[in-house]
Amino acid sequence: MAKLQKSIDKRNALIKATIELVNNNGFHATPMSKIAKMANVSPATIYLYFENKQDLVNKTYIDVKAKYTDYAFETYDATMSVEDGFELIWKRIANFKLKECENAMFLAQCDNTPMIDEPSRQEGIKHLQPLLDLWFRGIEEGIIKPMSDYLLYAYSINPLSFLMMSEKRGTFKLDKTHIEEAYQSAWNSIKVMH
Amino acid sequence: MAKLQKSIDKRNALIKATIELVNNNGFHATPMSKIAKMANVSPATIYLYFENKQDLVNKTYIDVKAKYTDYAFETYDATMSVEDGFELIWKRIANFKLKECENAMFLAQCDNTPMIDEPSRQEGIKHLQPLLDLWFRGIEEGIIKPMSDYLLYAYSINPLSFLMMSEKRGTFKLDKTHIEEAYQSAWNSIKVMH
DNA sequence: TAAAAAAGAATGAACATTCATTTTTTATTA
DNA sequence: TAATAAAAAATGAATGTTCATTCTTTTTTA
Repeated sequence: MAKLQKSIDKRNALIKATIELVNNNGFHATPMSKIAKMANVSPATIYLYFENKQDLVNKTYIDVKAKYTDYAFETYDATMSVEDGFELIWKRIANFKLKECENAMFLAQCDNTPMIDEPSRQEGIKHLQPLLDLWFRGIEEGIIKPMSDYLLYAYSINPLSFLMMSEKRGTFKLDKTHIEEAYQSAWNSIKVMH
Repeated sequence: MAKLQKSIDKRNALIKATIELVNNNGFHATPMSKIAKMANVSPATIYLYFENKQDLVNKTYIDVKAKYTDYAFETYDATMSVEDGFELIWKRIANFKLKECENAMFLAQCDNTPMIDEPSRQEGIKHLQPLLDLWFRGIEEGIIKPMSDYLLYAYSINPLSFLMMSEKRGTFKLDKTHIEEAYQSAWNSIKVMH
């Protein structure tokens, strides 16, 4: 167990280093040697934990994606009303983007590149199911517009990535008021109008 | 003139090749030699048109961004009503994402990476002014929610990037009905509710 | 003391960029 | 207009570096 613990620490250090370096320099300017140095490990050691660079970045993606969804659904349970449930999850996600911004930035960077392979992408998407179930319930109850999950996600969740990146670039400050405005926009874009 | 024409053709070919290769393989897996080959040019020739690889990709970004905004505003004039103007611009942008998807994908990929340097990003953002002016007018008239441009963009325009990428991955089909739903969601997220 | 984990140095390939020539264009002269 | 020289553009082949990955040896663990 002590051994295993040590190994997990090392693996975590490697993943953390990957996130930080890829965030700051991009995948193309992140050599294995730098990752090793930042994780206080020999380059050769990386290959005891990961097959190669592609595998390292895929696994990092899956790891972070799991953290993201765990955080999003931690306080949610499926007995909540649709509106309450959505607000809860939405605000957890918003919080994640603000507090865990290293992780959130890494995910944003992965979203639109061929850096991550398709199987890993599929793997990462799985854990979103509770939100899709909530939407389905909302649609059945006539509260949420009967639209594709992709449209619902695009309008109610994805804008947070854009806002977080703008914040990171320093062009925009995402404070409490903005969060509330953003939540209203998100809800208005998917709720049924009366 | 014949000379100049030839040069512009070569430059365009290089930019086109860059877009295509970066879209398919990512910046990290796009060597200059491949760009040269695809543009039917010697690697050395690239350096007659661009300083280095970073410069090539920055210039490509600025080029595509200009095409994007030119397209978006081509049929717009500032005398239109706020609602009509917004719908027109929104639908032009949607159209660009569908028809010029090579260009649109490239921009999406650039959005969240350190691949593009900050000055080039600033340069690319300039041409969005007509939309910001329209929003300002809409806010003054009490039609559009008095929010930051970033929030307005995040909710009404940016979701199109997500939808386009989903379409490209083949997980989602963006047809006429979806476009109309998307437009309603976009408008509902930024308009003042009565 | 045997096995596992880790390390540092070595290897070989890939790549951005430059160099020395060649080809093409333009300008000049007869 | 034809011939030719000067300039510009383009090239393919080097160059030197960077980097992912592996090999051999050492250290740690059981």
